[in-house]
Amino acid sequence: MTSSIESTPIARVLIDSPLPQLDRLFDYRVPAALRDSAVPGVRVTVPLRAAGRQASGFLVDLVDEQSFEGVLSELSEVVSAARVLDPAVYRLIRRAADRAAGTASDLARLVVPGRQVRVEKSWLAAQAADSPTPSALPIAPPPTVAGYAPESLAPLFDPAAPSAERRVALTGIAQPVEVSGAWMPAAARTLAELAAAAVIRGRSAIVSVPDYRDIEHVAHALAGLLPADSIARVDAGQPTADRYRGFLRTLEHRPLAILGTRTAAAMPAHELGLIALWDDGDPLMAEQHAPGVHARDLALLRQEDAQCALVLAAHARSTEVQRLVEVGYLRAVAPAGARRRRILPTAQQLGGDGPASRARIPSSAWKAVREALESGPVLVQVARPGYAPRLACAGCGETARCRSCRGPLAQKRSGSPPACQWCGALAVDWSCPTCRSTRWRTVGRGSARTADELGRAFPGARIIVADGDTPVQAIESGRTLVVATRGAEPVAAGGYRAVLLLDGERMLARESLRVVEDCVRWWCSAAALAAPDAPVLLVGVGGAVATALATGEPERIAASELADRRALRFPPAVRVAALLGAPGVVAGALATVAELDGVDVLGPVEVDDERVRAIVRFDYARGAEVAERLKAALVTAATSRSPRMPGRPPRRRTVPLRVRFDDQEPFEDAAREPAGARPARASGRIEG
DNA sequence: AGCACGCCGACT
DNA sequence: GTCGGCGTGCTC
Repeated sequence: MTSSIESTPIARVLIDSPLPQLDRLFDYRVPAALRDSAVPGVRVTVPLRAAGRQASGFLVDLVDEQSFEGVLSELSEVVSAARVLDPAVYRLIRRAADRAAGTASDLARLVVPGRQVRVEKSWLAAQAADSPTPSALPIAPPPTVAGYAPESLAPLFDPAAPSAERRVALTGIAQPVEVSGAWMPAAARTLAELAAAAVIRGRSAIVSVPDYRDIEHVAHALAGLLPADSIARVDAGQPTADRYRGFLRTLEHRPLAILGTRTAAAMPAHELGLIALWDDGDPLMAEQHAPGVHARDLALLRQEDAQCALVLAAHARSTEVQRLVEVGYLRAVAPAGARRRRILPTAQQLGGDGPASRARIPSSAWKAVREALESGPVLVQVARPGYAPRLACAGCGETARCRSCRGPLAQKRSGSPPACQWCGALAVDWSCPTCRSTRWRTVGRGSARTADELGRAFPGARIIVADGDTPVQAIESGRTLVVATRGAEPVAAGGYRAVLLLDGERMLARESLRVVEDCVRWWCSAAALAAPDAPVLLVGVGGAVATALATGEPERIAASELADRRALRFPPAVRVAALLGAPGVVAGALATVAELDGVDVLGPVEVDDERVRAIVRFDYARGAEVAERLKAALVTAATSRSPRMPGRPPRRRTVPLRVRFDDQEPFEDAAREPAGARPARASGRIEG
């Protein structure tokens, strides 16, 4: 704040509008009546263009001199005293928006939760009263980070250490642990310990995880390390009021452990000392709202601004993190003792023609499962939920489809009627449109069918199915076979005594740039739920991937994947921006960037009657220029009317231009399933 | 997005 | 002479 007493202060305001042409700061005079309440960070109302037309926004800064040469309007209103747009957060969203040709207000809407008047009032009242003395820290002995060499993590908590030492790619400990009565992946405990270590040193810490289950685990571990008033949860899963309450707490001037999902790295934080991100390769870490800034990029930008420590932790390294390790931006840290989790490829050879064979389990794996079941639960990972993921006509073999929407039919459980995977409609008296047959047969095996077959193969074992439809959080010890879709595996007390990864071949067959990465992540995450020394068996996968998994070196897979992408000039070796819009508009936008060095263009290709898609590829060094030019193209597209035909439509709605940076999707589309097929549900994770 | 400004056709 | 059509451009 630099307002002098004599001069009239000028408020610089970020207007809450998705229009790219309004994505800058607007100057307003502060009327005398608002002199005290108009402070940086507050929500304000301002006139825009015409008197009477009110826009809402955030007061970003107070300055002495206007930068706009013209007559200024006056601030209309200060909405509340809460300074919800923290200066560091504004710097972050400005940079993130610039990097992705997006608008700061789109990001502000994502990062600052909607106002809850009652919550805000009580918080402001509590702030005005003498703030209660924070609980004494620590309540427990100062936490160490278990399982890692102390010297490898010491630089994280030493602000004087070179910044390259303070950014770490951390490999998670691949086994479950018990923390005050609850079993969780060891990584959850590691994140909690890192956060607590920062808070106890007087610095705030942000922990960003993919989903709700991860939040629960880390929260549970944190509860044993820090007093409750040193922990703030900011995930979207909780009720709006709680979420806003948690958000407001991050504005307080005291060190906090801030725990949230993918936008957590954009939360305000007093004296930010550490950002820790779990599993950056999980699709949930990719923001879908415009401008689609990935949690990893948010964390990297925030680290740069705050000069804090950064931990990108995962079991399986993403190619993006691998790239940052290779260029020396991140320092790789693995658990002490270098105990690696080995995932053993198992020959496809099936044992005889018994029940295990029908359940497509090789004889060696069958033996391992049978032995493991004697001492505790066993995990079986499968690719698909339901009983039969696909149905086909018994007569001609054609895929059975929904009568109304043409979606593929599947069977949820044994004996249940076929249902459409798209619209959910039941196909009660189905008949084949090609050969008139009324009989169908199942194709493939989902979790329910695998469970049925395993139940027969292992009589006496309790069978539990865990998938997106029937989520299961935790498994007690006992003779239990857990059949789970990838991503939905529950944590077992004491760890699984064996983990069997089925359907590997099918998972790898998906046509996508990231298949290998995704599969390795799914397998490593499941493997990390095994008890130490329990066998982890991967069925039906060979080659270099299997070899690297067998030696416990999944980073080698990331390195070779990245090398492939370099050769092909695919992300993350380069950055990409996908353009979608009317042919003329896309061509115009491409023309502004095509000439730049280190930039090339794929397409445009037709998407539908009125739109084309093109992909701009560019070196990291060209990012700022490309984003700036594409942003200008967005402004042009938004402000110029479509050339109207002399004919009918009075005001033809123009096809908007869409620009999306660093999105994998266009590369996936290029080689996706048969035309008309919809993308499968992202994962079997629990929603909410 | 809205909304005002501005430059060419039919009206009292 | 003016009213009003909608293309054009701007928003502190």
